[in-house]
Amino acid sequence: MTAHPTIVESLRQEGYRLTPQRIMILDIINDSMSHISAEEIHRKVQEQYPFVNISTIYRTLNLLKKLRLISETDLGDGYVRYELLERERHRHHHLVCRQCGESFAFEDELLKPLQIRLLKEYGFAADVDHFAIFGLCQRCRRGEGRGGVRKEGQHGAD
Amino acid sequence: MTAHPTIVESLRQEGYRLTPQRIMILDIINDSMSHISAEEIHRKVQEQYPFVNISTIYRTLNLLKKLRLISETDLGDGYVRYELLERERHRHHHLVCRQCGESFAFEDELLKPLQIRLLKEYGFAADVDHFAIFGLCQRCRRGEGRGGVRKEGQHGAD
DNA sequence: ATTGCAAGTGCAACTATTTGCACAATGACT
DNA sequence: AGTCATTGTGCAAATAGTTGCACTTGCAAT
Ligand SMILES: [Mn+2]
Ligand SMILES: [Mn+2]
Ligand SMILES: [Zn+2]
Ligand SMILES: [Zn+2]
Repeated sequence: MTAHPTIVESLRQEGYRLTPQRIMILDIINDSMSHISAEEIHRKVQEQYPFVNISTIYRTLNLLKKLRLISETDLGDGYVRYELLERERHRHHHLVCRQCGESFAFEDELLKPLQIRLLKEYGFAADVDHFAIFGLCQRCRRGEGRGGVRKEGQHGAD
Repeated sequence: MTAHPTIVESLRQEGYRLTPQRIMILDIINDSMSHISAEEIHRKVQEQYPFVNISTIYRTLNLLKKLRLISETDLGDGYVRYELLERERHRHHHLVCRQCGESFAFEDELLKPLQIRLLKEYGFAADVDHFAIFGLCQRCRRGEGRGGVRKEGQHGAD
C-alpha cells in the first residue's frame, strides 16, 4: 500500500482519475525492488482483486510511461519491463550481455556528454530516462562464458 | 537480383544453406533504400514467389541479425525495421522525435566516446550497430509542431 | 445525497512475432 | 546422377501486447 503520494497527486493534478486499479498498479511497481513485467503486475493485482483485466494493466503502464513516471525497457529476456523513474536521485541505465544475459547498471553521468552534443549539434533533446545497451560483458569477452545461457520468453510460475 | 555476393558468400562460408527464400529476402533488403519491415519484405517476396510463409521471413531476419549482417531497430512507428549493416563505411544511428515522428540520422562518431568509456570502465563491449534515440526534435521543441502527429501501427496498402 | 457525463474498464477480437512439428530441400560424398 | 543426414520451410497454434465498443465509475457541480 501507499504508492508515493507524490505520484498519486501528480496523477490527479494532471486531471487523471484515481481508480483502484491505477493505485494498485502503482503500489506494486513502487514496492517492486526491480524491473517488473506487465504479466507479473497482473498476477499481483489479481491476488488482491481478481477481476482486473490485463489490458487495464497495459493501458495504465502506457499512461505512466507517457507521463514519465515509469520507464519501459526491453532488457532482452523477452518481456518489456517497467520501473519507477526516480526524478531526482540516482538515475541509471543498464548494460546487458547478449551471451550470459547478465545486466549491469551504470550511472547516467556517462550519457551526459552524448546528450549535450546531441542538443548542441542537432538541437535534439534526447529522452535519457533508462537505456539498455547490449553487448558482451567482461567475463564473456574473456571466454569465461559462465553457465547462464541467454533465455527468451515464456512467463512461468515462479 | 544479386544481393551483395559478399553477404551470400559469408552465409555459405558459415555453413548456412543458400535457399531461394534467403536469397530473395537478402535481395529485397539490399535493394531497399531504407529501413524495411518484415511485412513489407513478405509482400515483396510474395510478388515473386507466393508460397513463402511469414515465419520464414522472421527466421531469416533473426539469422541475419545474429550474424550482424543487418540491423534491427524500433523506429517508433509500430514496426520493427531492418537495414543492411554496412561493415566499413558510413555507419549511422537515428534520432527519433516523439512528437512529429521525424527521424534524423547521426554519425557513429558521436557514440565512440561512450563506447570507449564503457569498455575502459566496465570492460563491456557495446554493440553499437544501429541505435534509435527518442526525444524532441528542434522544431518540435520550438513549438513549431508541424502537422505530422505520431502514428503507431496498422500496415496499410501503400 | 443525487445527477451527469467524460474518462476508465472488461471483454473479445485483433496485431506482430515466435515456436513445435512433420515434411521438403541443400549440399557433401559418392 | 543418386543417397543421406541435416538444415530449413510451411503450417497451425501460441505468445505478448493493442484496440473498438458497450458498460461502469470517478468526481465536479448541484
Ligand atoms: Mn533499471
Ligand atoms: Mn538507419
Ligand atoms: Zn556475459
Ligand atoms: Zn519533431
